[in-house]
This record gives sequence, structure tokens and C-alpha cells, in this order.
Amino acid sequence: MEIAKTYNPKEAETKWYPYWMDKDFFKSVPDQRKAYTIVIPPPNVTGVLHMGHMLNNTIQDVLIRRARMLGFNACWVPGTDHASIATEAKVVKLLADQGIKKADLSREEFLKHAWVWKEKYGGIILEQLKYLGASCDWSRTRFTMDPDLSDAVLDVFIDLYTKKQIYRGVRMVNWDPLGLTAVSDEEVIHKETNSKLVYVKYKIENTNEYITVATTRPETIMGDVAVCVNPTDERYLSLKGKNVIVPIVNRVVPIIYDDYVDKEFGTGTLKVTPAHDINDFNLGQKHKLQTIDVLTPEGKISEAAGAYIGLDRFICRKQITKDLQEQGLIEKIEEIKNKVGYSERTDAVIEPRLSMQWFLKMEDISKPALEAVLNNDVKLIPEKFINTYKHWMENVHDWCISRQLWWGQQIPAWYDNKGNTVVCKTKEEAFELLKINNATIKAEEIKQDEDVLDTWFSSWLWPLTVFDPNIIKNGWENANADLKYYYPTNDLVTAPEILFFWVARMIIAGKEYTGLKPFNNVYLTGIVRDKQGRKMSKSLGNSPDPLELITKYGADGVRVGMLLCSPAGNDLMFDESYCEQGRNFANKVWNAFRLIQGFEIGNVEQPQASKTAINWFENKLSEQLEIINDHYSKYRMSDALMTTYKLVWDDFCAWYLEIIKPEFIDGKSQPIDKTTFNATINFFESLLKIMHPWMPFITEELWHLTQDRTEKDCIIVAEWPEVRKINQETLKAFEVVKEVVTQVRNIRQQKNISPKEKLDVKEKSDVGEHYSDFDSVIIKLANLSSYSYTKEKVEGAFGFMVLNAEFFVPLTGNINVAEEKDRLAKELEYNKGFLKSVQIKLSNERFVANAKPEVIEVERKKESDALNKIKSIEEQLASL
RNA sequence: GGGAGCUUAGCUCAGCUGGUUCAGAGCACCUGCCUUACAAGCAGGGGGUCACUGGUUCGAACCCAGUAGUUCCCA
Repeated sequence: MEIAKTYNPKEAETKWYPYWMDKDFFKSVPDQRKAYTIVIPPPNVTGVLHMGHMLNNTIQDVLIRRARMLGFNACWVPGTDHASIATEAKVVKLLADQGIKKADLSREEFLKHAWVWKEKYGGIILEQLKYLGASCDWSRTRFTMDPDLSDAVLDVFIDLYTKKQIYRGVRMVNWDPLGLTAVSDEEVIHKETNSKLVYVKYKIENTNEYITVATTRPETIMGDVAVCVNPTDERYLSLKGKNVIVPIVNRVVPIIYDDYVDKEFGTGTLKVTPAHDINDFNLGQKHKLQTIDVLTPEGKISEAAGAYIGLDRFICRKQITKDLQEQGLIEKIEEIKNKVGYSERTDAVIEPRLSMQWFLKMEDISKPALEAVLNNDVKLIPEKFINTYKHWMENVHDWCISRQLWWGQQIPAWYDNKGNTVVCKTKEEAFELLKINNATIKAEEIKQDEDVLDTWFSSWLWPLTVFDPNIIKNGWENANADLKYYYPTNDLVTAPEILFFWVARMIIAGKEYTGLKPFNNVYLTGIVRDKQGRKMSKSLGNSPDPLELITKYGADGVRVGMLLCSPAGNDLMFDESYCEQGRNFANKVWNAFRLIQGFEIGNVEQPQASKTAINWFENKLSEQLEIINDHYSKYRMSDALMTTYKLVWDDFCAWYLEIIKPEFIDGKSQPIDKTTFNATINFFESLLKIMHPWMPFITEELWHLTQDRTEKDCIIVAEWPEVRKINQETLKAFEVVKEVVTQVRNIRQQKNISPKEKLDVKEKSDVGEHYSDFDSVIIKLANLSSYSYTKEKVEGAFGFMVLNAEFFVPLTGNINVAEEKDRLAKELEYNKGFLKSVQIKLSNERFVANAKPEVIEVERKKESDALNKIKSIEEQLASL
């Protein structure tokens, strides 16, 4: 069988993914086995695969594949999120490019366009996930705006409204003047910005005096309804009861006193503009002030301002500053840095704005979700996020759930012409309900609320409704078989930035509607950054295209590369070279197989070295597998991967295969015995299984090359290897062997002796032939002509020590005595220093009195070992 | 302004209960090798005041306090 010299990922990827699909290996239906479930964090339906998804989904796939091999009924539910604001923005832009304005369309027309667009481009990202090998149960693919899922969202709204947890009211919200919608606190990003602090003089009524007020937002002056100072501020005590005149509009407003005002900031005075700042709003409420909204939803100056009407807020800011300057009302302008809120989705500067919105009360409903995390019922990994979570949940605000958009679930609230409101699913129901208080109402007079619900108000139900969309209606007792089987899910893998947006709210919804948590563990991945530590983003152009990486390095290579640099919860500095390392690893495995499959099995006796190697590797494999399993159990993904990597590359390829590899004599490879060959194939298959979650494609390919397989005998459903009893002695002995071999190779390197030239090695050991089983291994790996034991020193030989044994390599050439002496002297010095430190410790009475007995025992052993070593080095030196 | 985390080799990170010759790994680097599986490789090697200062302890990378730098969250 002729096999390519380098692994070709493309071939395996295009072969095995369709094969797995065809054989339904990803598909899960409830059965007798235990379930292992992951629901995907649904990517935006408009999204394209980026490095964050890559990381996230690779981890999920590793977990799900391993669970499948461990015998669980593994179910990974995929899907997409309708992402109301992001998607609507995209559709609006697309239509604008075609010359269609959203404002010219009816709601129905717009939604029609949106759905067409969604059907055409939505879900590209799910197709992309397949390239990376994601073994999702695609038959379960869900979309948060699937009719039945949307229905569940409305059920929740109605239910919570009925429970009086949802209310409508005028509140200060974060208004996005570009997206023309309110956004939640979490969707506001505060950025440090250079601003101008303008000191404006307000004339005190009936005097020629002025009071100076500092503001970064002079364009809101027209909305001023008071000037506020701190009651303890002596500078302004005399102004009590006076009024000031607001510039531009010449409105007379009072001076009020409130200790909210920071005496240190600016001039210690505050202009109060209740319509445009949350704190001013609170002040306005407290002091019963009027509110004047001087801005339109688009962020332009409104009619109510009485000046600059129609001007953009930022242009107005400049203009008004200029005008005030001309009127001599500006004392000074300072450059300052302050935090300004930007919309996460549109990057517009957020405007605090009063508007009528729907809210969910969070105080009571969030309590069980806080509990669940604090008592470790839901585990956050890494744990450091518990603090953040706690902090947030204890200071939670009511959740503004309405959005002034069309793409999403329209709020099921209905209004009549007399100000009555009912909440129910259909207009017919609404008609019946409204008639109770408004007998004469006509159907056409009923209006549904124009707003849709926040996207997170649907995705918080994700782990429930992907299995049973009727859960809200029917209740947990009547949940369907799927939900009962798969819920609570096992692991959730997501980014820490949506811990509150999404994770916390899923726990809330889960607790509210099933009494159970939605998942056992939350694995929070890091943020993918570039080498300079910058977050990968489209605008910076520093994010590689994952699909290009896959083309370049293979899916397995990229998966390995991604996870090599991803400690749990820490950000990862991604660099393409990691993918290269992954690709090289795949190639290494490929070539290990090329070697094995090239063996010619012959009727020959099994060499002792092979016997020993097999015994050793059996133990090594179990030892490392145990460690790997442990890493998995603690979600130390990169550690589990690195342990696998070293087991395969170092232990199997560099040591094991080199030992059992038949020799080359007269240009001809010698045959291998059947026992060794079979053992090697077994080892290799075990290793393939251990590698499979990380590298699904190459392992499946090789699985089918090691043996003829039946149709469904695939590694994806193979059994995870078991840990056998480990003989520590064997493992320890082999470490000594490795050291001896390395020392001999070292001598070769130093003395410039060809690896092909055979050497003799003699071991002087008081304990005799203690590792004689391993002699043949040393002979082979160090390329020796003989390995023998001696009671005497060997004159005229290079020496080295491993543990307490001395080794001699007699060489025909001249030994450089001075060089040897120098080397030995250095070694002696080191050992004497070491001995000294041990002896100081041992002569310290307090150490002997306080340290644990086993620690003291270890120290005594160190002492005697060092003494022996020193003695032997001194002898060697003397003999030179 | 309030809170949380981080700082260990050139880079990315381990280091779990304070105690093995404990200062580690991978990559990068240096030297020698185109040795019949693999140059995407093999063999060998060098490299760190564990951010700084103090404390606790017989003993500190690890515990405590402070300082500096840095990241994130909240206001």
C-alpha cells in the first residue's frame, strides 16, 4: 500500500464528514444510555465564522466527541439566534443599498424582506461549522424565531405579565439614535473619550452676578430646569432661594440644593436636565421638576428646545459653544477625559432618553439563579467568575425588554382607544378581553404594541425550547420526553462577555419554569486576541479567516492550534504558528502510521528490547491516560491536549517506535515479529482514540487504514480506552534508561562520534544488574556493541552518572584529560553545594522538630545520595 | 470612584496541600545531522533575582501586607 509522505487533510475532511452524517453518528434520540447534552450558544443568524466561534465550537466538539466515546448518548443541539438589532440593521442597510428606505415600508413588507434575506444568507455560519468538524445533531437545528419558539417567548411574556413581574412605564433608557431603539445597560460600551468641559455662566436673576456651571453637554442647555449645588458648599450658600436665567432660551429656573452634587467636580454646580441624564432625572423626580426633552429620537434638536431646531446634537454642541462664546457667557473650556456610552451594535453615542418601555422585575426572579451559582449547583469554570456573577446579580436592575424594532417577537400587548391594555396572544382574545371594560370597542380600534422583545428575552429560553417549545404552556410536569431526557444539559461553553446577557438569564428562566438549572457546568472561554493582545475584530482587520486557516493547515491542525493556546477563562494570544504546530502534529501521526504499516511481519523471535518496550508503553499509556482524564474532568483543555501531544510524539514516536523498529541490514529492512506488531497496532489504535476529540479527521482516516472495518466501525463511536493498573517500577526504570541513552548521545555529540559508530558502555553499580531487562533497550537506542557490568572503574574512559550508578564509555581516541577534569570539577562543586544546603537544613533543630517525618526522611536520603556521588566523582578525578 | 483578576525563560502558559535535584512544558533559539516513517523531521544544548518591598514560617513561586505595572467588570 503506497501512502503519501505528508498528510492531506482535505481528502480526509471531505470524505469523513459526509460519511459520519450519512451514518447518523451525530444524531441523538433518547434511549437507555445516559445523556450528555450541550446546546450551542446560537450564533447570530447573520454571522460569519470568526475565531471566537472557532474556539468555542472546537471545545464543544471535543467535549461531545469524548462523551460519545465514553458511551454517553451525546447530543449537541445547533441553531441560530435572530439577533434582532444586528439583523435588522443589516437588512436596513441592504435595502438602503437597493434604494429602499425602511420608513417607506410597512411592517409586513419589511419583515417579508427580512425573512427572504434570512432564508438566503442566514445559517451560513452553521455550514461553516461543518468544516471544522462540529458533530452537531443537525436534525435538531433551531432558530430563535421558529414559530413554535417564538410562541414560547410570547407565553413567557404573558405568564410573567400575569404574575405581575412585567410592567410598562416611562423610564430613562439607553437610546441608540442610529438604531432608533432602546438598548439594555449591558449593550452599552463605555469608552474613554476626549471631551470638552465647557464652563457656562448663568446670570443670577435680578443681579449682575453669574454662577458658572461646567458641562460636557452644552446642547442640552435648552432642557435645563434648575441649577443644583451641594448644601454644604459654602461658596453658594448665599444664593438660597434665588433663580438663574438659562442662556439661549432665557428660562428662569431655581437654584436647588442636593448633596448628590460633587463639590470637587467643575465648579461644584450642576445644571439639571432631567430629560437627558439619569442622575438629573432622579434629581428632577426628587425635587418635582419639569422635564423638557430637547432631542428627537434621531438625536436632533426637537421643537421643545425652542432653538436650533432640527440641528444634529453634535453640530449643535459646537454651534451653541460658539454662540455662547460670542455672548461672553463662557468662562473657559477644559479638555477632559470622560467615559461615553456607545451602542454595542451600531457604535452610536448612546443618549439617555425618557420613553415608554416594558420592563421585567429582576429582584425576585433572579434570586434562585444567584443561589444556584453560589451553592455550586451550577459550576462556573474558572471559578473566578463567581465573584463577578455575584456582584452583578446582587445589583441587578429591572430589565428593559422592549426594543423599537420590527425583527423579533412583537410584544403581545394590545391597546384600545381608551387607554386600556391587555396582554394575550391574539387579536381575537384581546378583543374579548378589552370588551369587558369597553363594551363598544370595535376590532379595528385595537392596536398591538409596535415594539418587539429584546433578543435575550428569547435566547434565555434556548436550553428549554430547543427540546420542548411547549414547556411554558404545559409546565415541567407535562414536559415532553426529549426535555425530560436531555435537561438539565451538561456543559455550556460560552464567552464570559455574555455571562449576564445570557448565562444568568438562562439560569433564571430554567429555575422559573422547571425548578432546575439549565446546565451543570459553564465553561467560559477566553477572548481571542492577536499577538499584540488586541481583540480580534473586523475593523482592525487582525482576525484571520478561520476557513482559510482550515484550508491552509487542515481542520485538525487548526483545532489543535486553537486549543494549544487556550487556558480556561484566560484570553488567548492567537498566532498562526500554533496552527502550524497542529498541522505538524497531524503529519507526525501520519508518518508514525506510515512506519508501522511498512513493517513486514515475519516468523521471527520477539527481541527482548521489544518485549520490554511493550511492557513499558502499556504502563506509560495508562499513566498518561489517567492524567488526561483528570485534565478533562477539570476542564483543563490545553493541558489535556498537551499531555496527549507528548504521549504520542515523545513517548510513542521518539521512544517506543525507535525501540521496536526492526533494524536495517544490508539495505534491507528486517521483518518484525507478530507479537510486537500486534501490540504496536493496539497501542496506535488506543492513541488514535485519545487523539480523536482533538483531531477527528485524521484519526478516522487512520482508523480505517489500520484494519479492514465494517461500515459502522468508526472511531467516532469507538470506546474510550481504559486505564489499567500501573506498575510504577517499570516507569521509573525506563526514566533511568532514557537518561543513560541521552548521556551516551551527549558524549557522541561532544566528541563528534557518528551515530553509526557502535560504542561499548560499562556500568559500575553496587546493586548489580538491576535493570537488566532494559539493557537491550539501551543497546539499541544508544547504538552500542555491548553493555556490561563492572565492579571496577574503567581507566581511560568517558564517564557519567545516572542516579548512583557510574557509566563508562571507553574510547579509542585520546581523552582530553584537562577537559574531563574540568567537567568533573564542576559537577563536584555543584554536588558539594547541594550537600551543604541539605546538611544545613538537617542540622537546624527547628527543622527536625517541626517538619513532617517524611520530609525529613527525604532530606536524609538526599544527604546520603549526595555523599555517595561526591565520593565517586572524587575517585574519578583521582584516577585521571 | 468601587470591585475582581493577572505579573514565572524571547513568546504562550503549567506549577493542585508551602517540603522530592523545584524552578517546569510547548514554541522559538543555538549546534550537529538530507540516519530508508516524518527537514512539517532527528539528536544534543543554552536560557529565568518566579514584578518589587517587607512580613509569617525550620522552610515561600505558593500564605499575609504594601508598592508598581496591566486587564476586565461596575458606576
